[in-house]
Amino acid sequence: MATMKDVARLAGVSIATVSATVNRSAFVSPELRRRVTEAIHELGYAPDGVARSLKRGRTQLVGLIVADITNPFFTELVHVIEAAIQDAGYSVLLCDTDENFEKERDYLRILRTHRVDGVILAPTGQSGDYAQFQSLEERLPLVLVDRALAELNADTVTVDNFAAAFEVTAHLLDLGHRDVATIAGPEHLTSGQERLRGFRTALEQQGVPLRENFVRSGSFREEEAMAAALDLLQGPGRPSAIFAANSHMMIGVMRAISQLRLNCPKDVSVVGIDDFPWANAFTPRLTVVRQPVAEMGSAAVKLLLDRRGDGAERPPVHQVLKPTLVIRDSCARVRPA
Amino acid sequence: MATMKDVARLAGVSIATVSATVNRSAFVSPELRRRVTEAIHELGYAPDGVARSLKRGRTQLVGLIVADITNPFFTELVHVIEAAIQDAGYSVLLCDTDENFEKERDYLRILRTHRVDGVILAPTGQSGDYAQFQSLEERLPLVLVDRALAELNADTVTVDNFAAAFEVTAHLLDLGHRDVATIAGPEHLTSGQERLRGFRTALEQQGVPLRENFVRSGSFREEEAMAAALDLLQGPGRPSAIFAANSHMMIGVMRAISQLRLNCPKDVSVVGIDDFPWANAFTPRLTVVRQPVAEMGSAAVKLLLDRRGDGAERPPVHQVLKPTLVIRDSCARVRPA
DNA sequence: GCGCTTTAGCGGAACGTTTAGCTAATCGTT
DNA sequence: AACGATTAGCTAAACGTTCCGCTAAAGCGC
Repeated sequence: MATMKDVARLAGVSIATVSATVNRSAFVSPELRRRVTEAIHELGYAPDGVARSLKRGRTQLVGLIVADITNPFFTELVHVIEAAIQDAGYSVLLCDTDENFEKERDYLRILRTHRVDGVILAPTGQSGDYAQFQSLEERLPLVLVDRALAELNADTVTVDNFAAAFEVTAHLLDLGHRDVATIAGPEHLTSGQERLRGFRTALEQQGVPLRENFVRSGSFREEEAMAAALDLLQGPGRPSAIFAANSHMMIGVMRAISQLRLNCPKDVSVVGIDDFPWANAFTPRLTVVRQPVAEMGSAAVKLLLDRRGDGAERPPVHQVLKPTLVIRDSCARVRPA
Repeated sequence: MATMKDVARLAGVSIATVSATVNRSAFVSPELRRRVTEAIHELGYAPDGVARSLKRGRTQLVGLIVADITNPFFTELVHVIEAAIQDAGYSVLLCDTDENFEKERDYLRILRTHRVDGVILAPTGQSGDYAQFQSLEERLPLVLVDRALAELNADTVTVDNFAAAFEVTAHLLDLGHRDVATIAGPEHLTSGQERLRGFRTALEQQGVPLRENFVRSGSFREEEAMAAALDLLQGPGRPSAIFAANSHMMIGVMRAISQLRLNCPKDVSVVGIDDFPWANAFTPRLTVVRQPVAEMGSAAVKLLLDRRGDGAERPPVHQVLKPTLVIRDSCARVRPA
């Protein structure tokens, strides 16, 4: 592979002049510029990003760590972030942790070794797990998306999970539902906690009692949610509505309903958090709370890039975006008993 | 950030010894090893991958270029490939081309600049577009997935698209359908061509005539497929079954059906290519041909890694995997007229 | 005690850039 | 004509590793 030295020799100039030509970093006379570009084409020269990174001290690489790219929320997030990063002249090193904290730690180490210029992280670990990263995060611009972590004072971009759960639960109550169950997310994640809190608060505000066995806690995964829904729906006094804390779990609930040959929304209403591209393709079209994924992605990228140069030392910013309720066909009005 | 020099100074050894310790590339006495590892911990030293890459001539980076990560087939593919690459000690540079050939070309240039050790590419361009890459591909291990390109003699991993379309069409015919339509993929992609050919051949073999206006060509995108399905279903002599050439398009068809207040499978049967996680969550559960995504991913990674060192000069391998028909509820038997 | 081999550990030259100096040539001013 | 000011383009020193080849000490047989 041709190097600057080869180009310089062929063009009869010094490598400094080649560098100046390639980077437009200094004036080069038209004549030399012509000879250099000619030589570049002749040799098929392309600058070596590795050497350049070593010298410049930055790699134009950004690490993107997500919990599970198979989750449509993250798929979309990766999609928009990749595009934005690319636009800004960086590239994305993708890391999928499979909701596994060990992996996440390994990835952070690897990203550090690759000397990425920044990291966008959708953390999967618990609060407390991250104490060890505090020193790391001082040097490495870090933006947390989707889930916040108190102990890292990094920039964060989240949605108002409390509001999301509150709104969707209120919708259920408005329709007359009183026997409302939830399949909640993991308690160690702020997103899981907030959604459960929003659910509880909505019920309290309306004075609707909550049977404790109507709160099932899950793992944001489909299988467990399906099992929980099966149990819920076959148990005594089954709920008239179920609130699933994310889209995977919502799918699990729908499968349980289908397996029991029940009808949604006639027999049971279902709501969930996270819209996804197929939510309105089937019957019933699903009522959900949509997170503003595109905004989250561009906000995260903007915050990250903002840490370059001067902005490096500003205090961390915590951006909280508003979700929106999307009413479709998976909830029915309850006729008063 | 601490460097080897700092570690060496603190441990009272040369940087060569630090290197030998870190890489286990030469014998280091227990005493020195202890002092070195101690210094490493004390300073929080982590090797600089950039400098290492420059010296070693390889980056442990693999470029992964997909047409559209939002397509569940590619989502899954990215998921399995990322895991396999990671396992092998490499990292993934993700590139999403949005089915845009210009972008794809840019990405290839960027990946080249980053000196990736190899590229896995799901190409979106037409045959002929890639002539310019022939020189590139000589030096850069390249594996094509999903879609083959005649002019690049790179390794390829594809599924038997002809068989997939043939099988699923035959299934429709077995159920008694005679008015069968297809919404085909782009003709410039081998996957699009082969699927259409399989569809046609199945009809021919059974002597079922095909009305030419029952062949709509699309772009592998949902909106256009929906428009085509709307037109197909509202036109005179509507088909009793529709074959969609990928999952996006299948969704488009389902939305059209839902919008027209028709019932699937009672009014119209639907089949598609590509299974996806939600295909069996709703009513009707969708009958599809499943591509062996996991096998495709691991095959691609294996082929790529195989090009390292000695295998560099072996002739290209073309691996063709078999799809499997997954029968669910979106197809009904047609009662004889 | 002398040569011989063995080997732990070190010095230093790369790898391909960027960039801070520097040189020498050109130019304007007096 | 002599002087400084300006500037196009060059030289060379980094950046942080890896690894070849060397030194010098140790081990060994005689």
